Amino acid sequence: MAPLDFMTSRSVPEPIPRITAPSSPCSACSVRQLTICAALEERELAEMSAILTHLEVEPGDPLFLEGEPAQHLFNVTAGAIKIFKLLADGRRQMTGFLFPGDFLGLANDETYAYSATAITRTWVCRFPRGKLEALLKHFPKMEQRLFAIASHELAVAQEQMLLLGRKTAREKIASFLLMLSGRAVRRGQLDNPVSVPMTRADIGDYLGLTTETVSRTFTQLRKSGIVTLLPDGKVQLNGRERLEEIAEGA
Amino acid sequence: MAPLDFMTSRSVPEPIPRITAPSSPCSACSVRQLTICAALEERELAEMSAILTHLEVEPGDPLFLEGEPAQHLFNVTAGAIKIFKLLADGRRQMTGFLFPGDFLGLANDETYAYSATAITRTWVCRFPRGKLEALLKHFPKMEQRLFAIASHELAVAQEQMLLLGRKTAREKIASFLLMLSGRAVRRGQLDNPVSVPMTRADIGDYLGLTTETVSRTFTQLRKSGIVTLLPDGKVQLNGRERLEEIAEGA
DNA sequence: CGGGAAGTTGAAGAGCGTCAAAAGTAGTGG
DNA sequence: CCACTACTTTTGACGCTCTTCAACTTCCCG
Repeated sequence: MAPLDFMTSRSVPEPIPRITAPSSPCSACSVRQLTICAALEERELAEMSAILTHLEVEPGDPLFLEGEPAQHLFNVTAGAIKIFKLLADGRRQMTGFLFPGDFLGLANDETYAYSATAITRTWVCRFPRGKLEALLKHFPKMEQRLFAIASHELAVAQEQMLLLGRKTAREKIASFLLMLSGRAVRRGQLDNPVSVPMTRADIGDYLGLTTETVSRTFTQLRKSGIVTLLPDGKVQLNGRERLEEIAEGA
Repeated sequence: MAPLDFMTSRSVPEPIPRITAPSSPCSACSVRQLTICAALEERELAEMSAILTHLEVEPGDPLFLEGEPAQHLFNVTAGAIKIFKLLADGRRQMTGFLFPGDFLGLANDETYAYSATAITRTWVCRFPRGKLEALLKHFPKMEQRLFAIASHELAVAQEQMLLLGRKTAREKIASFLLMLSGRAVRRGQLDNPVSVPMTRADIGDYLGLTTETVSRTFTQLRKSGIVTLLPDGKVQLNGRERLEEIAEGA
């Protein structure tokens, strides 16, 4: 299967076709191996698919907002989602970008601690929290997988703290591009050129910078020949090593 | 039991006395309710105590370093630990301060993703990774507790990203003091004045600031009457509401 | 006491933010 | 098909917050 591009708002992807055949629609899910369903068997997949709803979300539409009762959990199957927190005066911090296979909606508390909205047209599986928790009790493998995901997210979050607290604008952009590239590979897409479906403003809110600084830094990297800005929000990395050196502050 | 101060390097706490009596030493653990052992019964506590080692760590000594094989997990019983990541040129980002009841050592990978060293004299329980994982298989409650802890850490990390990416120095310090105060309460200590056992340099590395800016900002808050700097690394909060307003960017 | 680390304060400068304007791009409807 | 609008991106000029570098003070612990 040719790697589709689920990341740009220009080339909108078709929803992943779901076979309503023998076992369960989840059997045909192209991102299953990436997410919490990876460890499940046919019978278990059927139980999962019994409690989920497929949703299509338009660019800009919210999946949920910070402070709302946390009633659902989600799995992204196609598209791109941004999650963020706000300060009283509207300052925004993106805490993550989510792509096919990514999982979201965890909450300690009974309410979401952050907001989630679609960047491009996006498809998700939605699980009622209570029902998923009930299933988890019977599927210890899935619980372990969820824990592994949370652990991984924690490591990613710590890396992001290093970036936000200690890296320069140039280092932040370099790290960001390498992150996108690495995640594209894990989804079976091309590592280069990398798709950058979000706006400069979104990138700024993710890296703790302004739109203008993001733009200037891209220009600077382009003029140094380190990246080439392609149409359709794609960026070609000219020498991954150079970017890695910049990203690590070498 | 009088709330001891486990947080300053000046007044070093005694290790929590452990009763080597009937059931297990863990029965007498004063931080048990705060950590992964909270959900365990007597029999299970005994199994836990069979695989753990008590360690005393001197100020500045490492528990483990970034990149080392992740062989152990830890529970802080007394003292204070800092965890951090480094860039190639020595820039440092604290990703957390850990106090009694806190748990550390999770790793995706086979190696630690961050370093951990003691701030004050500290006591920890150390669990061999493999043995703890084996126990987890039999104690689903503890696994759930671990997942809850990881989820909570994730929420804290997102809050910290908001701080690092979008808050001013003044807002960062205000948030930091409130965070320390809130955590002291959860450990059964006084919320005010709050103990600040770490150096200005450590605080700076946690908040993405320099030592000098931390110092200047404390001075500024003191001159505004918002805090009073007491001896022994204690800070009195004069009006929590004012600090909260500052912290939220109001 | 005395020496070394930690903390404070000052002056100068850099990096990034703010404000403003122009250029590029996408979507809409006549 | 093209004009019209709204949004995004880029670029410039300027300013401010925080950093850097340095000196001095305070606080410990031997």
